[in-house]
Parts: sequence; C-alpha cells; structure tokens
Amino acid sequence: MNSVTRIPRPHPASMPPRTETRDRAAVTPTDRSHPAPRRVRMEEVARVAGVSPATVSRALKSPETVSERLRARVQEAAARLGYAPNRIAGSLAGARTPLVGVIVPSLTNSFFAATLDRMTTILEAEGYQLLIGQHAYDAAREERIATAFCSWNPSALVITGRDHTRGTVGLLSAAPCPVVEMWDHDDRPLDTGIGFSNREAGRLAGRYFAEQGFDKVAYVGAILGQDARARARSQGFAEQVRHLAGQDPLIADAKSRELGEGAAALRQILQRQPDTRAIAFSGDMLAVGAMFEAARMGLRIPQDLAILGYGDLDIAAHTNPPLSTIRPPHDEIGAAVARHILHRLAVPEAQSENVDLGVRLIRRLSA
Amino acid sequence: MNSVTRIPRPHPASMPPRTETRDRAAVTPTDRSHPAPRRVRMEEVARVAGVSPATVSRALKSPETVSERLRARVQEAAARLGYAPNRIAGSLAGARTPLVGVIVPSLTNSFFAATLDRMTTILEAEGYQLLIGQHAYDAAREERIATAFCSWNPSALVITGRDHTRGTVGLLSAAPCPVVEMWDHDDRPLDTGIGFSNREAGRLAGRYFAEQGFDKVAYVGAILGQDARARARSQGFAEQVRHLAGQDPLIADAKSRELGEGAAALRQILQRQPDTRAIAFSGDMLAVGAMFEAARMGLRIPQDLAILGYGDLDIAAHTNPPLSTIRPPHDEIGAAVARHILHRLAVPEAQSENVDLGVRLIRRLSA
DNA sequence: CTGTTAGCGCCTTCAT
DNA sequence: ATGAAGGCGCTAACAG
Repeated sequence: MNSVTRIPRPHPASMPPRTETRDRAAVTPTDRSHPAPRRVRMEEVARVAGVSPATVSRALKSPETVSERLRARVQEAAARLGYAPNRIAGSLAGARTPLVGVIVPSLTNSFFAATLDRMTTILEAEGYQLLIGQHAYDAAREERIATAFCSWNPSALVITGRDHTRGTVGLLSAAPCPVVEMWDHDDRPLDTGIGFSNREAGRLAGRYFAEQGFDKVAYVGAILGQDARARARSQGFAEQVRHLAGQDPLIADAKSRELGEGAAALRQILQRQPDTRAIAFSGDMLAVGAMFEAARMGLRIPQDLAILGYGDLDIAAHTNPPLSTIRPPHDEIGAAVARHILHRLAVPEAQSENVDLGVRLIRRLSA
Repeated sequence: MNSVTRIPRPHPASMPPRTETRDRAAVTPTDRSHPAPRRVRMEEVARVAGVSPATVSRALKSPETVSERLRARVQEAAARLGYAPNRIAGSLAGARTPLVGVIVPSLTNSFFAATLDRMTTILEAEGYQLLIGQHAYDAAREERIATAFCSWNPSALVITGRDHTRGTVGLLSAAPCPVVEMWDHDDRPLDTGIGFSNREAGRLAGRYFAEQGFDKVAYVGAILGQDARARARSQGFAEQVRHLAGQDPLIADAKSRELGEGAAALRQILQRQPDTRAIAFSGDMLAVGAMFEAARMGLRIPQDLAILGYGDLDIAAHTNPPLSTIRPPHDEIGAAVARHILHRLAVPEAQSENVDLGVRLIRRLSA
C-alpha cells in the first residue's frame, strides 16, 4: 500500500558546490541559469539602508545604541530584504552561541520528554536553541555526544544523571559554560545539580508499605543493570523494608518498562512468593500491566494485593481502581534547569547549586 | 521537602567577557589568576605535530589524503592535547553545517517522540546533530522556529505537516537545503513529503465499522480545531460512514488527548445517542479512558459497544479486552526521513519524493 | 602529498 | 552616534 512518487521538478536541493558561488563577482557561464540564490547578508542591508555594516549589527542587536532614524531605516531595509542573520558567523565572532546541549537517555521516555518540553519552551522564548542527544543508557555514547556538543561552544550543557565515564567527567569539568546534571540527587554534582533522590523515592515506597502494615512485599524494577536511577529506587525500597519490617523484600527485574513486563513480573512474583501482600513498581506502566493481569486472574486490588506505581502518568488517575503512585518532579526539573541556565548566563557571579526537588506520594485507591 | 544548596566553589561559570581573552598576548593583570582556560585550537595541534594547520584539518577530516606518517603524528598530537574542533568555525568556513532542524508540534506526544528517536539515532551516527523545536500547534510559533533554524544554515529542515503560514512556506521554498514535510500525505509537499494520509486512516476506521455491520457509530476527535491531522481523520471517517452506511456519524471533540477526556466523551455520546454500537477514537489513550469508563458502567466490550483506537501504543495490546487500533507508521517515518536526508546530502542529483507509508488496522478484540 | 593564502559573515574595539 | 578595521577558528583553492 505504500507509494512513492518521484518529483522531477527542480529544487534548490543540496547545497550548491562551493565553487559556483564563491566569487560573487565572477559568475561563470554555467551558473547563469541559477540566479545566485545567495542569502542576503548584513552588508547588503547596510548598502540598502545607506549605513555601515557595523550600524546594522548594532541596530539589530542593541537598538538603544543607535539613533532612532537610522534604526528605523535599518530595520525597514532588513525586513524588505528578508534578512536573517547568519548565526554561525555571529557565534564565531561573538564567542557565545545561543545553543544549549541536552543529553537524555531516551526521547521516548515520557519523563524526559516532559523535561525537554519545559526546557525548550522556556529557552526558546529567550532565543536559545536546544541541541538534543540521546544515548540509550550507553555511557560511551553519552561521552561521544558530550564531546560533539562541546565542539559547538554551547552556552550551557545539560546531562542526565551524575554517573558518567571518566572522559565525560573530564570534559564537563573543563567545559567553559554552566553544566547541569539533572534528574539525580544522590551524588555530588560536578557543577549544578537539579533533581531528586531516587533512593529516597524508593525509601518512601518502602516506608509507606511498612506503615500500611503489609508484611510480604516485593519490588519490580526495570532494566536495573542499565538504569542507575531505577537501581537507586529499588535499593532505597529494600533498605527501608529491611529497616522497618525486618525482612528482605523480593526484588524482580523486568526486561523493559512496558506493560507486558509488568504482567509477567506479577505472575513471577506470585509464583515465588504466593502470599505477597503489596508490590511497588519502578514505573506506572509496569503497574498498570500488573493491574490488567490481576483483573484477569480475579485478584482484587487493593484487598488481595496492593499496587504502587512510580511516575504519576495521566493513566494513573483513571485505572480501576485509580493507581497510587510516587510522582517525580519531571516538568519542574525542566523549568528549574532552564531558569537556572538563564540566571547563570545573565548574572556572571551567579553560583552553581544543588537542588533537591523532592518526590510526592500520590495516594489513590490501589495501595 | 525541597532543598537548595549553594555551592560556593569557583567554577568556570559563564563565558569570560570577551575582552579578557581577546588578545592572547596581552594578558591584563586582573586575569592573571585565571590561567587562560582557552580551548586548544588547530594551530596548536599543528605546532605540536610540526605541520601546518591545513594538514591537521585534512588528517582529521579526510585521513586518506594524508601520508600515513603525518596522519599518525597529527592524530597523536590531537589526542594528547585533547583537541576538539570548533564546529562553529568549521561550519562558517565550510558552508555546510552538520545540523538538521526538526520542528514538531509537541515533544511529549509519543508519536513524534518515536519519530525523533529514530531520526536522532540514524543521523547522530553520521555525525549530524538535531536542532529540535516545538510549536504546540501554533502556526506563528512554527514560523518563528523555522526562521531561527534557517539562520543556522542547516543541512536539512524537517517540519511536521503540510499546512503552514505563507511566511513559513516562503521560507521553506527558498531554503537552500532539502526540506522534508513529514507525517502528512494529503496535500502536495513543498519539496519532499514522507508520511501517510490521515484522511485515509479515518476512512479505514469508517469502512471497518461498516463491514462489521455497526449501524449507529460515533467518532471522538481531540482538539480538532488545532490539530489538522486529527481533523482529517475525523473527516475521512464521516465520509466513509456516510458513503457506506448512508448516515452521518456522531462526532465529538475532546478537549485533550488524555484518558479522562475519553471517559467524558463516552458518557456524552451515550447520552446523545444511547444506541451507539461502536466508537472510533482519535487516540489510543482516549480509547483506553473510555474502556475504563465502560467497565465502571458495566458495559461489555465489544458485545455492548465496540471500541477502536488510533496509535497502537504499547498499552493497546494489554487492555481487557485488547484494543483494536489503527497504527500510523510513527517510527518508520523517522527512519525514512533520516535516510532520505542522508541520501539527498550524499547524492547531489537525488530528487525529492512524496512517500505514503500507509496505515494498518490492528485487529484485536475490542472491535 | 603538503604549505600558503584568502576568505566564510559577523561583532567589537577604536577612532572619529 | 557612526564608520573602519581586525579577527573569531577553520576550510578549500592553489601552487609547489
């Protein structure tokens, strides 16, 4: 059913070979057909407005330093010619680049998507563009991306977590711009850190189960080998259960964060520990998958089995019964990171900081 | 519970003011303390390796054009000094920028996230970086982002949909790089188009309901006023129902794409048309919300009411009963766009194309 | 195969 | 308040 239509109409497709347009004066016979689709530069605006390029630069970037008359003339000329400054050139000359590099493990993870959403919205409004890279929990790839980003001279660098290769650490420590490590709070940051303690999120779950008097409990993590944050949560949970209930919880490690794995984990846990009274999950989707499976098995929630999620996705409020869950500050992180960066850039003496945004237990009916 | 710790330790925070480092020879007394943390440049690599800067450039970018001996010397020197090329400078000189601008309506929409995921992965591997912008279905914001992206001289520009302001159209038509309009196939693209027909996706749903012999049917769209793609689907659905069943379907317009709205829409539809036999939703989450609500109301699915989703999210396969849905080619779009761009950039005579990736009906048990 | 040379387009002192 | 001039760091013709 797929169809492909070739479109033969000529289009200014790939960049014209350098030589064709290099010398604006000497147009060779061959490219007469192509009416030099060269982008308009500041020099032409200057010519049209009857001023010098320097004045154009000033009129556009700091209008208050230019007389009102010239400013108007320049702006009109720029508008008429459809002038758009070349930011590559501007960045080279200005030593500052309105670029912020952000590295996340995954773009499809809705937590990081929410963070990026807030960051772009806030930073775009101030004229910054985001360079976004994803490393899929691969530390070497993270280092490659960080290296690549550094070579763009960004105004700031944002990276997820505080656990990096030596190379990445060296790079970030030497970076001549603010560096923000977000989403974690368990270790000391290289520069600024904005996040929360995953360990504490896990502890919160363990403490809640203990308070409810659940004796046999379990925890379902996901790809614990890769995801240090998920690991920290499971450790916090185990620690607290051990401490308050005096026993080791059963810990399962799902192969992914998806629903199907939650269902599988539920079956596995009930097989290994039939009298399990409550299960905490490393992600709401796992929890929802387990709830669907529980429904199929005829288990009542929370009477037979209590279920606690993590994430507070939209769906959590709408399941049957509504899912109790732990809410990380996903969008707050994005907003706080963006604001911190703007502050650091605006106020040279601004200091780095280490912010714990905390987590909240959202109590609904499933646990 | 939130806490903020100020970290007083000195850090190379904001870019040093230009003047401090402008003249490398004349270091003023004030900044003696700061041991000129200037990034190493190609010139220094050249000096250390005992060659000219041009040779360093060649040894690093096209090693095959340099003698093995020098290549080794240069690479060693670069590694030892921790040299990272300045891409801003490289881009200015080279007239090509390894940047691809991508504009999507929303980063948190899992469809676009999947597309972006594939695009970054493929393009990053070839040395390109993605500039990502989101406009939240605001055409003026889309135009601002497009303008900003053009001023980075990107190697390619990718935009969602084929419905833009005149300004955006002008900009994209004049762009000296390949332009891809993705996710739609209903209109003619400006350059290359890669997507599918939303109208056809809607028709498919309508046709399926007609084939099943459902007489009273309804459609639940979401923010139809903003989302042209959702609108096209609802129109295709209505068109087909009218054509095959000879009647107008009930159309509801949800205020968002979230679960809660699906539940609300279900109640509203059953009130306005109590004998509704089947409902198609503009998004799986709406459909899942409606299924949860149906369960609360004691309605059996599909016996009392058939439900069809759109999106084929992970969750669709795991609901009770599993959700039948229409699957758009979200990740295929990302892969196809990335490959098209690489092809266009590699083969100067490559043409633009108009690709319909099609949709599929995934039949499970809910309809 | 290698070095020399001349910019890429803009910003920013400096002088007027 | 405005213009002239130099340079940001690198690439790409060209000559050797």
